[in-house]
Amino acid sequence: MCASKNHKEISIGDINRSKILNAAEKEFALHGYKGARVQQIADRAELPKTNVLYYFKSKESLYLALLEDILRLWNSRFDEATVSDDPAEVLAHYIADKMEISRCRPDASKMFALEIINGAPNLDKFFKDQHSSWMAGRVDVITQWIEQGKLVATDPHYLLFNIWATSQHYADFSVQINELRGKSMTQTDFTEATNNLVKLILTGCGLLVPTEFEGRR
Amino acid sequence: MCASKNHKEISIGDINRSKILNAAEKEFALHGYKGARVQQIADRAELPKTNVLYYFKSKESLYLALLEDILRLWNSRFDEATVSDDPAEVLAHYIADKMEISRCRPDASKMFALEIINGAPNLDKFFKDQHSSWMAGRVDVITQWIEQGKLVATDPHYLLFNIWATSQHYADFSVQINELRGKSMTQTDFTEATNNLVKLILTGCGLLVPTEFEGRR
DNA sequence: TAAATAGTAGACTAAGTGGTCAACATTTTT
DNA sequence: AAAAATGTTGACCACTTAGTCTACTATTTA
Repeated sequence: MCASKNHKEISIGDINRSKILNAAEKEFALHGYKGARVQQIADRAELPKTNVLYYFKSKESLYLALLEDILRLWNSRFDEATVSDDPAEVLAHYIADKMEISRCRPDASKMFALEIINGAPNLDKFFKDQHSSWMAGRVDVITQWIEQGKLVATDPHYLLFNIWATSQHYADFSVQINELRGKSMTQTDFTEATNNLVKLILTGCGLLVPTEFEGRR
Repeated sequence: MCASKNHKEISIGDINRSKILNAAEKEFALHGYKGARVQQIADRAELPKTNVLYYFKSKESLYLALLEDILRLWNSRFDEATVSDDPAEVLAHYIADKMEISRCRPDASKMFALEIINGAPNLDKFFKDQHSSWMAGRVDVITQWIEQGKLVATDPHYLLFNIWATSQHYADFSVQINELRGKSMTQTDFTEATNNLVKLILTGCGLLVPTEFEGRR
């Protein structure tokens, strides 16, 4: 009956598991599932390879554990939005949430991208149904916004694809972006890029940009 | 002196080389460089593995040959655009070109994406200098358009990133897109998506959509 | 403190891996 | 038709790979 016992005692196992997950995320984000090497993960985690296989019974189970973790990241306030909410507020924050993921968890974004490019062979179970019904719900809300004249008529699918594409691009293509900008993106740059993107998408939907997302230009 | 001799004679070698390149593009687009298997490429090309290594001396040289090929795809009319051109026309056609690549050469787009996500280890030679100076030139033209009041003030970098992100998304994330749409993108769908995207980007730049890209809505 | 549990680590294995080689077959050129 | 060039193929090799096994050490728990 010690359900909520405040045990701060972090075992050495917890630390190692976390070191391995971090190392694996980076490795999988670079090379995808097939290209990733367990030895490389072990090196990055500064543990012998045997140790990695002790905590995670196989490369696959490690990959799946990470993937499950990453999918939880996708949750946002937009999930519970309804017709009565303000589309400008909701969409702006959704875009900002996505940009924040690209800034803080670029490797998670890359791993997800690689999984999709690879044909999403490991996503079928959790993903397909759940995500499809999420999409249906969001499309529905957007459609109703349009019917209420809150939004310019536009295909809700393309709208969401555009949001994902642009925000994830900052994580997935960071190498190209940094190269072409001649410097890497600071937090300030991300704020600017977010405001820029919010403006683009919202303007394209005939919405006014909430003051909180107005740049200083 | 048979410089332009009209030799239609396609040797068996040419056919095989092409079969291998096609097969390899698909394999590399799925698994990236490290994850790709020479045997898999051979199977897909319906040739023994030894044969693949006969035409391309190594996995790496095959990969590089493909990459070089793909980079040529990136060329477009935008490359030669100048301040005196109409930004709406130029940008709309650039977006349409990019969308056309996503439709016709999705595997090329994916291979490029994987190379970037992987840290672009093979792009340094051709790419870095060439691409950076291309970027500088384009940023320059866009900046001048803005100065001439032809365009709303916006960061040219972000503008280009947004165009790339959204258009490439249709190739790189086609699996997700098809899943969520419940059907795969037809040519008509691509035309619609292109018009939609042109409208979004151009509206965001304060430009009028050229009639040729106006949807039928 | 004793026993059980959790963690560490080198040696090893079986199945790939990219790539070579040598012998052969086919096509092209002379 | 002979010679040369081009293409085909199975056997093979050195190396890497994910994963196991066994023996050990450290840490909890009773």
